[in-house]
Amino acid sequence: MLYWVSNTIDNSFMKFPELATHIKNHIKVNTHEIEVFFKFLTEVSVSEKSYLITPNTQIRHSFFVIKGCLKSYYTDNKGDKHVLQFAIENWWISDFEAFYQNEPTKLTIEAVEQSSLLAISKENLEALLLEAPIFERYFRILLTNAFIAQRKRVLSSLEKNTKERYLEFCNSYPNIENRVQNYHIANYLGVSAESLSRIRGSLKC
Amino acid sequence: MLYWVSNTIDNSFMKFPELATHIKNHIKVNTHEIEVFFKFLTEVSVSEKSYLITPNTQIRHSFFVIKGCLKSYYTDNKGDKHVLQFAIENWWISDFEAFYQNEPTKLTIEAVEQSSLLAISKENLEALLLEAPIFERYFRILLTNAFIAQRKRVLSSLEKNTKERYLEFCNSYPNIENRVQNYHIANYLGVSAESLSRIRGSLKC
DNA sequence: TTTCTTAATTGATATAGGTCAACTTGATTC
DNA sequence: GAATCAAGTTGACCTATATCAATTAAGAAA
Repeated sequence: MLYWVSNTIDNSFMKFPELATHIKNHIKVNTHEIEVFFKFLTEVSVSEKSYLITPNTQIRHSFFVIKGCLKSYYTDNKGDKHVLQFAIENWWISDFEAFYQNEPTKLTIEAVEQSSLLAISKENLEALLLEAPIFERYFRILLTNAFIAQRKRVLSSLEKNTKERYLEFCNSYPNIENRVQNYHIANYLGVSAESLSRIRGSLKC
Repeated sequence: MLYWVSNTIDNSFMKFPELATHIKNHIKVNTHEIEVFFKFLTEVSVSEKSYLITPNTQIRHSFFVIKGCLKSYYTDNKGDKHVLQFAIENWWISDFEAFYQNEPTKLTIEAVEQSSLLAISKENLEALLLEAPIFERYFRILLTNAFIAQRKRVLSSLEKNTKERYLEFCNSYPNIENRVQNYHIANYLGVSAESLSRIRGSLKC
């Protein structure tokens, strides 16, 4: 199930200190600016295995994870799934290509656990940036970090073997081995579930 | 050889219409703002096979290519090189991780052809963004595009085989097969030069 | 508890691509 | 021109990982 809680005036940042803290960790803002930000947010709740975004739709939101765990993946025409991102507490997740470039979605975003999120629509993001341009900086910094993380992933896929990449993965998503299933991780690493299972076996010895 | 031309008052945007055009293609700016931008730039010229950036240094610039072709790559401890990016006319190139996060460089940036560039230092970028915050938006848009391009590369490495990735590469860097050497492309795709050679052979038939 | 379902493991075999070595081609220098 | 050097190609063989099938384990439902 997927619940969208409509905007209300009690959509205050006091209710969701996680995002306010996240913002303050990245830029200098005052309380008023944070309030402006929250004006543009919607609260969302999803149960395990339900979808936030499905392919070929026009729903274009970006989501901040208050609690829970999600993954975004691409399903190719053979039906194979390729995980682009996991998101746990304090991560943003979206189909960024669709979100930023007004295209139909290509990804699926699925809740791995029951999750609570804050959503911002593309239109609201644009309105926010007009009203409080300080957040241009916030999103630029997030994007920079995401870009660099992605570079590391590209480099890692060029340089390292599967075992090294698995260990690196476990490091960058702490404790995630216990939250998502094996074959999700295999889909993220680009190997078969069987291969990953053998690698995990070899690590236990 | 590497030449840094020091800042002069004739460092005008009239001299380098390429970058001014690039900026105008992404954001609405007036002539004065463009002039401010150019105040912070330095002209750089490099001959073929010379280095703009080498690993483990503190030189932190970002470069806009006026003319020429360059590549950035990581050299691992086995000495293998892994190409992260090629840059041709109107592309920005840097060791973005070092640039944005004030770390020592990890990459090498090497000119594949004699090249003319405009450089902006990290300090100057910060000064520019203070003086003309409109460019927050410019760099955010560039970063967004680079981020999305990188996602596609990750997805491509998960989904496609080498032949498909080679064809995709040729599409995204038009005509580059004739500008850079085969083994550079192999380093970009993460395959051996021999494998790429066989793939090219199979495509001719 | 038993049954049903999904995920994880293990084994056998196939294949893409790696590695190493030899050879060819093309460009540069003498 | 010959000699030299770097890049590209080709062949033989090897290895990591895919694929397919069978089995086991773990959770959920009855």
